[in-house]
Amino acid sequence: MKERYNFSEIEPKWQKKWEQSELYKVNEDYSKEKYYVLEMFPYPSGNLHMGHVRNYSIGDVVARFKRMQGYNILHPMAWDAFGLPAENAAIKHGIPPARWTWDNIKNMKQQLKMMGISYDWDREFASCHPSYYKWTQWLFLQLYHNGLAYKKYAMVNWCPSCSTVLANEQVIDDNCERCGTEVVKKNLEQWFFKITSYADRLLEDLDKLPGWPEKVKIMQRNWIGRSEGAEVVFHTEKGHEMKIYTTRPDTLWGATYMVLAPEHPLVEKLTSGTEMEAKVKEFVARISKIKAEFRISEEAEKEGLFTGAYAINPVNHERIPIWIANYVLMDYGTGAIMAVPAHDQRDFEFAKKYDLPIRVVINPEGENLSDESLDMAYDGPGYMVNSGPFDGLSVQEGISRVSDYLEEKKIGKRQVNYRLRDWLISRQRYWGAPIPIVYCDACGTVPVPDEQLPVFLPEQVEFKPSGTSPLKESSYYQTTCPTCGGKAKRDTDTMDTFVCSSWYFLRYCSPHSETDAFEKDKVDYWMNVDQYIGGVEHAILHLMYARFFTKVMYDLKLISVEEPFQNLLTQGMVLKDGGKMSKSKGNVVSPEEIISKYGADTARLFILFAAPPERDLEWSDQGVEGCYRFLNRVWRLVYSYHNHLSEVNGYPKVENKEDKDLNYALNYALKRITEDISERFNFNTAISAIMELVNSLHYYRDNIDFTKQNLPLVREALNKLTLVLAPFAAHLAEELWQVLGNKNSVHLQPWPQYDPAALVKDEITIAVQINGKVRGHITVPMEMSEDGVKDAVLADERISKHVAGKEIIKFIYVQGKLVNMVVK
RNA sequence: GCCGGGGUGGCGGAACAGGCAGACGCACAGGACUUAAAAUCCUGCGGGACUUAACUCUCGUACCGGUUCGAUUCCGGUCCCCGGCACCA
Repeated sequence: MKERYNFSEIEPKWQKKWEQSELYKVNEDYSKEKYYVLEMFPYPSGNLHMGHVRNYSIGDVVARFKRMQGYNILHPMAWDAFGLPAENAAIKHGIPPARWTWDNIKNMKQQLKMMGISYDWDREFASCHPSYYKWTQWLFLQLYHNGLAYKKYAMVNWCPSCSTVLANEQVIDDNCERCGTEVVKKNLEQWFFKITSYADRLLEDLDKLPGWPEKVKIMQRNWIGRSEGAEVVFHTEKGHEMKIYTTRPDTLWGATYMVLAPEHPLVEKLTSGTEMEAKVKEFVARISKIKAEFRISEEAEKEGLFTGAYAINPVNHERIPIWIANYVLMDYGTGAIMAVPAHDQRDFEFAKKYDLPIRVVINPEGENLSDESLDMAYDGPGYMVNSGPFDGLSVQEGISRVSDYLEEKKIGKRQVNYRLRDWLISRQRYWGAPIPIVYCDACGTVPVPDEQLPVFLPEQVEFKPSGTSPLKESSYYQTTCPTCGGKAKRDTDTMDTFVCSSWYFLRYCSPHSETDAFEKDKVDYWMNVDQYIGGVEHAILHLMYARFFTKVMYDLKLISVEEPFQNLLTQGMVLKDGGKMSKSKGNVVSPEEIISKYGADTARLFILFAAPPERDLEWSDQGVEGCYRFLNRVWRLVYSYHNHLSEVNGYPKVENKEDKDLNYALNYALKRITEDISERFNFNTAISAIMELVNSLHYYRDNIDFTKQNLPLVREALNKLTLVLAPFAAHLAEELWQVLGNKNSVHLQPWPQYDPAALVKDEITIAVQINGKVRGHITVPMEMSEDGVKDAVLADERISKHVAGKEIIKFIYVQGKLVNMVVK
């Protein structure tokens, strides 16, 4: 029977037709306003999961909706194809990473096509292809030439058994993810990107992104961790310079001891040859070993050791002891602090434990704290005391005046510090973009010239771990110097995959360019991304790196935008039985299975209907059934009419009450659907509004004598229903659009407007409250005045009985909505 | 510990600028159709009280308090759940 909703027939049919007619192919069209919708491109792990389905369903609704609103839509898809899983698979199954990756891409692309997303597939690329990573390398060199890429020694995680470096994510409880061996720290020379020199702009420009969730902006702000303070130069008794950083220069007079980080270079200078040397060495060795572990233990006990040395406080020339302690970190500030136990809780705890003096230098308004009776540090506002010439100043004023004083006396200066570190991009890994650098004995570090790019990643290598980098073994390693032609060696590291994903959104603008990473006129047309959609797990790293790259490229005049993503939507996770879907839990629902059982339209509709996009979504098989039933209901509704509509012509006249109600339902739905999609991205409520419209149409069909039905109105309603359904159930809407006798694709139609006149009712129902409790309803003419409403309310027997014998103190009328009478 | 987000029926969720709590869907129950089942259609569906019944009353948006004619919504406090950061000087 033709009238059955046969998704397995219509979905592939339309996918093929759309592809043949190049429906979603786009080019720059300066006559139209552009709109760039982007979903975070996937890692080709092998199979689509529900998180992908959710991500792309959201993006597709936005793309289709905006397309119908007349925008020129860029909606592309590509592959974030370098990365560890390919190498792990290679090691485990003996498949070359390239083949594994390309097979996965093929498979996932086929699954994606089953979903019927409106991608312009002509713009597809993969970051592991030389035509892409050539430009990743080129961008590396751009940073290098502009002083933003540099090399320095850094600690990395090293597995002695696998003889390889591990990413932080591969270290589980201090052990190697693969073999369980305890991981050690190793000092290796690594490439860094100087993201810290963009710290201020990355922070400030967050204010220019009203379309980003506050949550993400806060996470980025915390990650950047800007703090304002002062650097103060102390000297040790023996004359070594000892710089410290503090945010509270106003408490300098309260410093009763100093603390160095155990790794601080001064530690050895101060203690070597003294009686403390052995103890200090033992302490430092122990702390650096514990360091990684103590994150796991809940509260790390503060531990320290006196070095035997003393420093002189430059503001009051006091002689104070220098300690080393686990709670001071080498990589923040200067790796050394002055300790003010009266006004810093950490210093306070430490001072209590080791019986160090505590001196109050800030008093809260109207109070006098005493050194002895303090039971915790006071870090609130107040006034300076025991601080020589600065006594009496407020904290705020003190910070400023003491900073001036430090600068005047040349014993310190104002200083801004960041938590943000430079970005370590070297990976001692095979499956990544090779770092385009050559080391020559004669010329030193030599960047590979642009015309010699790409530096190809060799495919014939032994990728099984053998103690050396796969790239070191091959003929790749030995090369000639681009400058002098002499013997040289390549850098054998590859780049962090986050580098590849920091510029991919630009590549979509001119994906096939062989002469440029991206063509400027095209980027100028399309950028920036109007709507970016992806998981909140990328809130910090990916989004920060992409912003950093964008700013660098802006400064290099390669692009004209300073921020890549205008609006950001962070979608919630897809859960099952209250937990994240995972193989180990055995609660994975495969998109492929759902699509083959119910069709892509049902799968997508459900995932959009079950929860608002930002929130986590609980998977429900029964909920999917419900959406499937709904689409069947729509199908039957259209088929029950379509034979009667072929002869129907003309604009609908709406006269009787039933028609007015249906017309109201139609236009009310159009209004809500439009607002829910465009203003709030609340697809769940948009879909419920569509359901209500379908319910109204069913009611009209089943409760009104067929001969009296207004078929032009029905046709109008069915056409508009199909149009609003198009972004959500793309295939079904297309099929029904044709069934209703329309030409051209439903996806090329303009989005239907609602008619405000249809929403004006003759009569309205008003809730009537007495003392705030609803006691009844009255129906009055739309235009009725407040006095008229009052009369009508009091004339209503059921309401007036509550008022009988009482005095009306107050009469409140909320236009068209509600009446509240206060009676006594 | 700090910073975010959130607690509404059996469940997912609605209530958009303080105005009828529970839209829409799921589940469940009853009914219609059917030889039967499925599908479909109709009705009901927060708790309690009262009534033959329509009705009506009452409690109810984590908890306690406040502002207001009126609070899921605003303010103060408490508890719980989720996410991020975690000795950042």
